[in-house]
Amino acid sequence: MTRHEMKGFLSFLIMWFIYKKEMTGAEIAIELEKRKGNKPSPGTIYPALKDLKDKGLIKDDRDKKYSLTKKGEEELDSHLKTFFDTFCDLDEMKSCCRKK
Amino acid sequence: MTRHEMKGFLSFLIMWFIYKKEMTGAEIAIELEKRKGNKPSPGTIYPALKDLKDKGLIKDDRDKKYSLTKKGEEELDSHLKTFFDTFCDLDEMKSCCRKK
DNA sequence: ATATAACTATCGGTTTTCCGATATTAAGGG
DNA sequence: CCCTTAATATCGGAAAACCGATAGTTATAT
Repeated sequence: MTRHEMKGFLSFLIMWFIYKKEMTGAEIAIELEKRKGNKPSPGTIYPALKDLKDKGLIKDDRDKKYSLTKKGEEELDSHLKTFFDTFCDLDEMKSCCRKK
Repeated sequence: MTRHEMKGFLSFLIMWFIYKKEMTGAEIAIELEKRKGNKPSPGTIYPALKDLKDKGLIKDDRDKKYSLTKKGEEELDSHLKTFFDTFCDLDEMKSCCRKK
């Protein structure tokens, strides 16, 4: 089956993942593979994590488990709002998808 | 309120729009502004339309109203599947968003 | 018919986003 | 302790995505 890139949501997804449960970089990569079908390369995942950390949106403990900072939670919330505004007709999209 | 780019979904959204209802470039720009908060420039919207047309995914009539081709419908369906696989926990995301 | 405005189109270039290659560090087994 | 493997990190660069500026086209009103 064809897979589509749909770039631009990597940071958003990472933040969403570790909001739900603190994760290491490797665990994040596995979760992305499950959903998107292809595993992101280390050169994708770790710079993304570094960037989020530099922005103060995520933090890591000794075991390299990442979690959101307070600022990160606010940012995620803001992202979610934009997301659901942009895809305001998700139900319609979903039913359309199932029909075929 | 902060708006986030979330790049990479322009073509997807355009195809979704004109699947629901045939639209001109200007109408598509207005719909994008409604959802995302900022109106894409002509330099964004028309090259995107040209690209989709060159790929045989959309077609236009005399009035420049765009609609999906058969191939475009298949492509949209495939995109939708990828989308809902990637965002497989939309309900959770939505309830999280509302909580705050 | 002509002026004005709105829409469409194209180009070059900038930014964003991602990845391959490579290096470094940490973990586990013998 | 050393070897192997896995995880993490960094860099340069490639590709994708987008936009500003500009120009051409069409529509509308007077």
